[in-house]
Amino acid sequence: MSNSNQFSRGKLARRTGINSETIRYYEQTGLLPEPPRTAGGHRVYDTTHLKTLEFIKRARGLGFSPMDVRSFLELNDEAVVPCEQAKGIAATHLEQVREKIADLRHIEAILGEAISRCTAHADADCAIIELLGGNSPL
Amino acid sequence: MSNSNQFSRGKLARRTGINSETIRYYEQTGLLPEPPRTAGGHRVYDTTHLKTLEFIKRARGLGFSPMDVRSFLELNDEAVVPCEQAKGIAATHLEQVREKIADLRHIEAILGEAISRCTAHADADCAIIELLGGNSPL
DNA sequence: ATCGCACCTGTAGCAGCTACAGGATCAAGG
DNA sequence: CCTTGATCCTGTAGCTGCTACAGGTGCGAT
Repeated sequence: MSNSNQFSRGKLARRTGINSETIRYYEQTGLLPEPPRTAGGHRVYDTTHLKTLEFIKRARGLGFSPMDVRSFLELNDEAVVPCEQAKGIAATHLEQVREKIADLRHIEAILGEAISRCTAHADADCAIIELLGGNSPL
Repeated sequence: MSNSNQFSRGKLARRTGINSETIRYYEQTGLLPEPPRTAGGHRVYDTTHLKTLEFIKRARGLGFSPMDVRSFLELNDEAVVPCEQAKGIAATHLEQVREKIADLRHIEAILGEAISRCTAHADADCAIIELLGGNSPL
């Protein structure tokens, strides 16, 4: 591995902060293209793989599914970037993110209320247990 | 099953909206106590199980982990309900819910911005692909 | 008694990784 | 050049929280 633009799986892992087993997994599931190998069978990655892996990491970090990520990567490979498709995927995901936020805010409100009741009436039955038991109007 | 307060797994499933296989799974993992059986080996549930299962459902619906749920159930079984412990579990979970909300709001902001840029400059490179490629200040 | 649905068990599958075991290879030091 | 120890290779099993079979019995209604 003389060339500084070529690296082993471990180095790629360290450079990206992605578990080296996960890199193998991404290859297996078609997210990361199969790299060339040394005579002995070791994978040899280059900066292209590095970029792709960072792309995957950012997309996953934003909550895109591996399937979405694959779509993005395919779009990215095309000569003319089809912005419309990318936008569609992102918009759908944004919608789901917003739904999730709404769900969590609802949960937050209920939990917050139950906890504060617990605090307020320390002598009474536990508001949290009552909530879970269905004896609460929350 | 003459007594109307006794029911089969399927009936319990229908009554609670919980998959009948999941009921078996909850028993296996110690969330739901093992019910008595008929001579032929069929499980016979009663209203206690129904209540417990509804308790589990509500707790899971609020995002509590099965481990948390087990703790709650144990607390609930004690003579004096230890409100403090329940409150602790709930507060920890609430904290996590809030963190999750914060994460998602961050994602929401980034996605929203990228999508709107895509819309604004349809001719330029795709803002979403650029974002994922790391060429974006977002 | 019979019929068909519901139940029984154990096991495999899903996502999305992560972590082995057992063996080969690589790179650096002597 | 040769050894050493880290890293790599493969395939497979584990994780969470269910869900879904397959193949075989029991149950309740008729």
